[in-house]
Amino acid sequence: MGRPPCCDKIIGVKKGPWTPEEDIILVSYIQEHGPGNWRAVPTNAGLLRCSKSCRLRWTNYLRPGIKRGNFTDHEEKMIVHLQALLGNRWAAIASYLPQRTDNDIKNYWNTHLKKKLKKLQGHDHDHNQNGFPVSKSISKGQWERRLQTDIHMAKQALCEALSLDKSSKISDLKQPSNGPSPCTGGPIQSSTYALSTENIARSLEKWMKNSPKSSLSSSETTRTGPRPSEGTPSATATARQGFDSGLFSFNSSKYDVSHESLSVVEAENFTTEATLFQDESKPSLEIQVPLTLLEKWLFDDGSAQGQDELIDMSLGETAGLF
DNA sequence: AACAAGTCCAACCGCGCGGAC
DNA sequence: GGTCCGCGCGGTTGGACTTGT
Repeated sequence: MGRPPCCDKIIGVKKGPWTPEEDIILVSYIQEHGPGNWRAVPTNAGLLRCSKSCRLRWTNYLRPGIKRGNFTDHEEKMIVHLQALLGNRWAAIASYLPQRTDNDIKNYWNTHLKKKLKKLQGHDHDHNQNGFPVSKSISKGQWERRLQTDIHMAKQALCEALSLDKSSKISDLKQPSNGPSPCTGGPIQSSTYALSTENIARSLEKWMKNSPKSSLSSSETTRTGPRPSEGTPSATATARQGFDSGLFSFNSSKYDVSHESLSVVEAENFTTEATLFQDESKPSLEIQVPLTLLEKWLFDDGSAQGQDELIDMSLGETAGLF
């Protein structure tokens, strides 16, 4: 049996920006069946998209718990440090910033941080004012660091294979408080379904802005207010109304996605749709677990330690592996 | 106001990995 | 052991938006 054609060769597969309708269909489907088995998602959900596109849309945009908007100084520092440590392994970096997607981090790096570091490199040959290592040293030790990371990951995989008990301890130690396991590399399913509605609302807002005469006709049923350009309540709010009163039984507008994270109390307010996702979720964002050396170092805003120290630390961990 | 250049980001593309058979 | 297949990752692109002239 031959390999089926890649999705991009299948006739009838839609490409380009997702419409709010498609978003809703996808979220509804995943709400019901959970993420995974992406191959079956487009056909089962009735979407004219390839499985890859569905997965990407979900992981990069619709997945609950995604924080959007400007990166904080702290996040920025973490990205720079982690990039120095891990190289362009955005998924690994994203695991330390669970509210950000690898795509977001990658984009932010390429559009902001790369330039910033380059600029700073001109001023300081060793470290910039924030203590960021300069890219010169990044490229120099990149392979070594990558190797260290690989060893580290291999160690974890081995530990898991050898002893469940031990692995859980390692996971507790090594994992960020709410990040995915580096062993599994799975996406973060933290937070709640509520945030998906925020994401769709954003999508709808953008969609309405971009294509006022577009195929929204079918979603007119959910849109109860005038367009944002008409100087009335934002499409986000409008969309929320639709979601709140229709598909989704809770008031998502209560939850401000601009916040660093949702509090436990807020999380408890979510209804069945939310808990559906929480079941498959990693622990709440607010749950704190002991930080590793790396994490402590990363979270230390005043940290201006050099990269060599980080490598030493990493090597130290590696040395104790076997 | 009009145009050009720069910026941003969602989405696409191709590759590699690992499990299933 | 080889092949198929699903999935995840990193790099890249295209188009909308913003800023500068």
